[in-house]
Amino acid sequence: MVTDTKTNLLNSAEHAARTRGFDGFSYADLAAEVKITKASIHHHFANKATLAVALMQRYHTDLKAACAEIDLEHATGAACLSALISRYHGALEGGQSLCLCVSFSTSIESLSAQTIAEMNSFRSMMIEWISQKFRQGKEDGSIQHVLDPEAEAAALLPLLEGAQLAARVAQDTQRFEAALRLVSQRFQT
Amino acid sequence: MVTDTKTNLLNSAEHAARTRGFDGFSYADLAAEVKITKASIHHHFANKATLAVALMQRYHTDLKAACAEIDLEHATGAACLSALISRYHGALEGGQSLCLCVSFSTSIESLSAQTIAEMNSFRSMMIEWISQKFRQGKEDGSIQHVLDPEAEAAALLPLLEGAQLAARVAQDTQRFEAALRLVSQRFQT
DNA sequence: GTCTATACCAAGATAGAC
DNA sequence: GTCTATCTTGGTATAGAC
Repeated sequence: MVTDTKTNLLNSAEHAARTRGFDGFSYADLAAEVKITKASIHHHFANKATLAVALMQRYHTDLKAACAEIDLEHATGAACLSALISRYHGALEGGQSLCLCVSFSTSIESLSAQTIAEMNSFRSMMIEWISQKFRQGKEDGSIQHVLDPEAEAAALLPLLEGAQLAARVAQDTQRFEAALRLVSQRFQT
Repeated sequence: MVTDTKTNLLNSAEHAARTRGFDGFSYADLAAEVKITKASIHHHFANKATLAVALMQRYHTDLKAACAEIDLEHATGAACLSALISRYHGALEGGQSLCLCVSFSTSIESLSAQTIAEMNSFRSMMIEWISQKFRQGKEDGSIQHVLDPEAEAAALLPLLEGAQLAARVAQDTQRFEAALRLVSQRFQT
């Protein structure tokens, strides 16, 4: 399958941002990887702010689709949340990479208001989906001790993100697993 | 009290790193704030890598001292952990700032091996202290449902860090509080 | 210990040809 | 849609005077 240049640029930029942060990659990096010149990138993304917005929008769409797919493939609340945890685990790529929203978070001052709005929109979507899964798990009995699904969701998303940071610093994905162990143990398989 | 230039530089750099990330501040920023020239900074810190190491070492020392002070001022495991959570909450500065280790984590590729080693050393120290507090809270009955103090600590530090990211993106410290609510509810006051 | 001056490079971005 | 060429700014870092 042939991928168009714009998609190649988004792929390259997402990988760069997730491994080096928003302030840690440049048009020159993308140009080298996609094999066009810096000037040509500006044809697709007029400036870095535009690129950042496009990255977050695509990321939001991708994750929403991933959650919808998890819904279809798993029967219980616990199974769905386990699948989400697996996805965040996989996104580590062995400790080299972070989820896009985490990698953008420390560079907030370099980002446009629109990008920050997209980040918040993404987080709201995720929190809502996770809340619903805790409600489901409470009802179907697949998650133990669920008192407040909203409080659970407000904790789980930050825990996933923080666990990624822990694994990244230690260059060891077991840190991620260790951070998630407590909540995973409440899932009935 | 008069502060020497080197300390002023460290203070300025720490604030800059915590609000804009390691790749998001420059010697020019510090020079403007401390009111010396860029060239003079190199007298105190030969290069940015040296500065990063000094920042992490001081941060480690500061947090270790803060934990020791918490130990002295609070009787129970729950009270000590509540005090630590308060410190991380306060470090947000209303949603503008992160803890230094979090702000460095996304820029790992720009950091020297020595700086990364200092970050891991800091995290080990914190995990150990938190583990001990969960053990204490289990024994003195101040924390409910503690089965595995090590697993609790492996989760709490990432949760604190992830909760800071959540508050930073939303520009709302209530996200931090919401993320910590579940664990805080297990503390007997 | 701080300064001026400067070297060197990389960044984001633009103009205009093809 | 991609190129060459160029602009402007700002980054880290150094030399050498005071």
